[in-house]
Amino acid sequence: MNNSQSFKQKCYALLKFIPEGKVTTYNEIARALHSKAWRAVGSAMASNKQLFTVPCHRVVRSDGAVGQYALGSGKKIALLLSEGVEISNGKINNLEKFMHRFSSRQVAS
DNA sequence: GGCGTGACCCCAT
DNA sequence: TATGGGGCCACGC
Repeated sequence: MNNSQSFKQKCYALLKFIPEGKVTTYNEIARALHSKAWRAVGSAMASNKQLFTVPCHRVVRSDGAVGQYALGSGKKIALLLSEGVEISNGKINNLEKFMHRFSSRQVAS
């Protein structure tokens, strides 16, 4: 089993499933892993050095705010706008519209 | 082996 | 509608 992978390692795997123009929330990722470790998810992103391998910029807060980013929140917004995500005042419009939901198969138990 | 930190979330005021 | 406080988990030292 891939249980040998750390929690954050699983988070990176899930991020790769997010298509362009779509976003997800930290809470959604934690829920996909059947855990409440939203905190750990954020820590995992902060520890993520593979910005080009893991689209961590597609992860936003449940409130709709883009949240933080290794290169700065401003850079994160620019990337999302470039992918077609509508953002105003640093917050996503119609979060549910761009919200991406994970499937059971994508969830590594 | 234990404690503090953090790219958070939710509820109450 | 905006702001504050408390709580949760995994990881590093």
